[in-house]
Amino acid sequence: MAFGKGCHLHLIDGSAFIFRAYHALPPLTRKSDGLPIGAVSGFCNMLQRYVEGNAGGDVTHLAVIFDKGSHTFRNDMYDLYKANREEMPEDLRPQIPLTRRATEAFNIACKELEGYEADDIIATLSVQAREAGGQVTIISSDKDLMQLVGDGVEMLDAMKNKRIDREGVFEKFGVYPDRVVDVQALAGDSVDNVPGAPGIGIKTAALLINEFGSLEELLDRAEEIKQPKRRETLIEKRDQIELSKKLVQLDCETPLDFTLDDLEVKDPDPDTLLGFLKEMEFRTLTKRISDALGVEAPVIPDTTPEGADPGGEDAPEMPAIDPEKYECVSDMAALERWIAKAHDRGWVAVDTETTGLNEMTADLVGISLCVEAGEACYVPLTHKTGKGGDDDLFADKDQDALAEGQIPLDDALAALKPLLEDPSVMKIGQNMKYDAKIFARNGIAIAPIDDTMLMSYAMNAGQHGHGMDTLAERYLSHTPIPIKDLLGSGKSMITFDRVPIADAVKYAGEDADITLRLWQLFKPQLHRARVTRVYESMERPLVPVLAEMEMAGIKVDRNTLSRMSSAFAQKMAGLEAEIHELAGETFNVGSPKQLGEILFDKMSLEGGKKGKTGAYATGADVLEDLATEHELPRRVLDWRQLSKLKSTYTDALQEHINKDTGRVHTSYVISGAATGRLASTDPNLQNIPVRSEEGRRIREAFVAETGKVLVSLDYSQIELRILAHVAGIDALKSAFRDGQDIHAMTASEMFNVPMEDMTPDVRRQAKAINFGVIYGISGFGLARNLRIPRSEAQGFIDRYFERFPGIKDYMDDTVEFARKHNRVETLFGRVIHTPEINAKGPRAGFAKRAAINAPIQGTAADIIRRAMIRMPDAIRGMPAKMLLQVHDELLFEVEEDGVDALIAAARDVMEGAADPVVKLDVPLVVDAGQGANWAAAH
DNA sequence: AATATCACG
DNA sequence: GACGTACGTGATATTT
Repeated sequence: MAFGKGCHLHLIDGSAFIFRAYHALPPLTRKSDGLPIGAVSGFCNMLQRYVEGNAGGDVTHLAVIFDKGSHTFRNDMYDLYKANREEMPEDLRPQIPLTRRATEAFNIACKELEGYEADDIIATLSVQAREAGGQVTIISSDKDLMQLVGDGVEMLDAMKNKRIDREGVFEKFGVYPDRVVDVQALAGDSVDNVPGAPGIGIKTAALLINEFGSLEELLDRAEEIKQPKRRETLIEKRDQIELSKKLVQLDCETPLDFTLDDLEVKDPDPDTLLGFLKEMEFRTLTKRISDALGVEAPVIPDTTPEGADPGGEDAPEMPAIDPEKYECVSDMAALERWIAKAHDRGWVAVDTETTGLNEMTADLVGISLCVEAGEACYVPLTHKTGKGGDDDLFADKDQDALAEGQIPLDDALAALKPLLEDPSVMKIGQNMKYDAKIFARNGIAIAPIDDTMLMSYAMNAGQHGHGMDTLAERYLSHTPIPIKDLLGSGKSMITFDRVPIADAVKYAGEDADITLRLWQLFKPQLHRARVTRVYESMERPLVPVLAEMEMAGIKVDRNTLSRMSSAFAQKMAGLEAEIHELAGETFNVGSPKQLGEILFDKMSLEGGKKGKTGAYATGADVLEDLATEHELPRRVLDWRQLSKLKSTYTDALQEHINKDTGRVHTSYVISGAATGRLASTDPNLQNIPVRSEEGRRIREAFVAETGKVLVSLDYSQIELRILAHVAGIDALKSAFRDGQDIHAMTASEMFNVPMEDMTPDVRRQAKAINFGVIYGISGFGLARNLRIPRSEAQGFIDRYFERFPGIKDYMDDTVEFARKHNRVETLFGRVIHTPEINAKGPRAGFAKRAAINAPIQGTAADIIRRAMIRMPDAIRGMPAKMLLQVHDELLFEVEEDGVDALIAAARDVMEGAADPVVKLDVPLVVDAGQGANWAAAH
């Protein structure tokens, strides 16, 4: 039936239904896996009640309209539109797509449009229906929709079952629907952050509009208004008011890809509807709808795991882990069977076995898969015969021959590629970054992925490690086969390709089996721990980004390093001779034990303190103090600096230059630091020297390829900015907003020194205090850092707290929160556990400071993670690569003529990285530098 | 395997 | 009243 006269269109405001359902119901979860479904349940009930209530009525056309995405054309007009809207609750987010599916299951048209609000679609449809001579009922109580009422269009507040017509609108706004937008434009709306005219509410607005007839008339004749305040506001804020009108005016011409005819009411298909309800495990509703449809209700199995522990920890019932049962896949037919199984199931746990731990050099040896707990297989690919090793007396060419019973590598990969890249099959792994890189080097872009290591990290950071052995032990009460049993250790260690296939099957199959079990266990727990969003938006998406950075690597110039190394060696030899001369004997300068004995026993210098091991402390701070008494300590300090630079940097770094790429490829540990920071290993490129002049020169060896430059972008004072925000310190906030020198400003506040008269030394002290605050300040610590008496340091701290009282409150509140919940959180919801917070003794102090620091350091870590995740899209098409992350810095390699564009794009992403989840009260500022090498770029 | 030291943010 | 104290990492060399 074509839509026309006599037709009646009902439009349901989907978001209103969802939010009402969400707030009306307790947080229900699906029994089998803990997925939150309270809102979905309420939504379905409301739909069902609506359908029942209209059975036999005059509704001919029906649709549920949803919002899509958070960015609409209104944000392009006014970026603060809906900016103060609260974040969607963690447990509601995953339910949104389910409400779409519910609507479809009811066989009701389900419509949304990118870039537009549901209200605009409703407006467009209402106008179309009215023009076609039909009637419209909008099921919503949203006042923004009231402008549409009249001429056959009315609203229905489903909750109060109250119809709203022209008179109803007049009651609410004091004007009829055609002037509602004028009133809204003046009154503004704090919920949507529409500014309006300050000081004018609905009452006054209606009065004015009724007097002048329309907003335009009012603004043109604003001079005539008698009240001076009101008159001035209207004249001064004219632009703002006109903008507000544009914001509240619904778009009646949204480009829809369907027509009214597509919205005709249809009966639900019982199988589809009941299938969905069964999947959601809604027992009562399933029964009710089955009765209504006159069909038998499907049975919903009670999936509560038997023997689950009473705390509600749901370990799904699983067969015992038995490595003897895993299958060895040695022909294509068997492999195809496993691939089909994975496709059927929609997920598969994957693990790769390789010849080493370095993803850039290790070769693929085999792949294990697991689809069901207890059912795993191993696909050996490049296992060799014999034991390997150069000094094998019986070594001959057979040593490198492939073992029997393996599918050719290329054939297996070709067969697996479609599965591993299939967007509808979830690939589950433990530390997927490793496997993703191995696959990437074999031409496979594995996606989508889940990672049990990262799930554990999102839920349990600070509690325990997240390696497979730890997790298996802790959550499955199972000790996996140690890799040592297969490879041995030390000198006689073999590589995995030399492991007999039969042994490899057990080990590799077990890894995949354990991974799948952990995944099934963790998945529902993520929701309960309220970290689904942290996991999905700040952990998981980082995997491909880091994989790409690590594979890109950074060019390091070997010659520069070896020249420096020789120079260091020479200087060290000279210093060593002098030290021995001064000591009167030769000894190992690198041995703190021997040095301590020389200094404090032989030379009897003052200040020798023995640690708990009975050895003298000879740290830099100790030697620094001794340096005033004697020449030797200074020499040792110099020697140590050179020794450090030589061994850790100029020498070790050369070993890390990849033979094939000529570049250094670090590896980032995502779950290494409890606060959310990354850790860089093999080699650590996050601690390349920069503070000392000598050390900084190491960075000259990190170079750009010919024709390219290195670009460094770093956040300026990010942790202090976050502190200003979370502790709500107005003085700091406005200083950051005004772009002031924050340490100088702190000094000025504390010591009552005008900014003009600031001395570097006073500023330095204030800087130390600012950092101290971030670390959980103590008089002792500050005293040591500034080398001033403790009492004086304590005085500084007291004055600081007095001057910025919010800081003390923040610290106390944070510790209080940690004591109560055994955890703290970042602004983005990352959870960091603080298990020691209620401990006694010195550990309590540690835990307290860590708890104060964690939300600040963690929030900064979250921000740069978000920037990194958005970066690939932002710089797509540019001749640029992101290479390194150093906590608050990102390093890129860019073709010379693309530098400016890269800096602009990357800076934009970094400075806006908190949006839209967190609205910071302080701006984020990013400084940029560029050059042929890292020293020049920084 | 643990400890001391020192490189970074 | 005494004790021990800045937060977060990783690599290296020495010593156990």
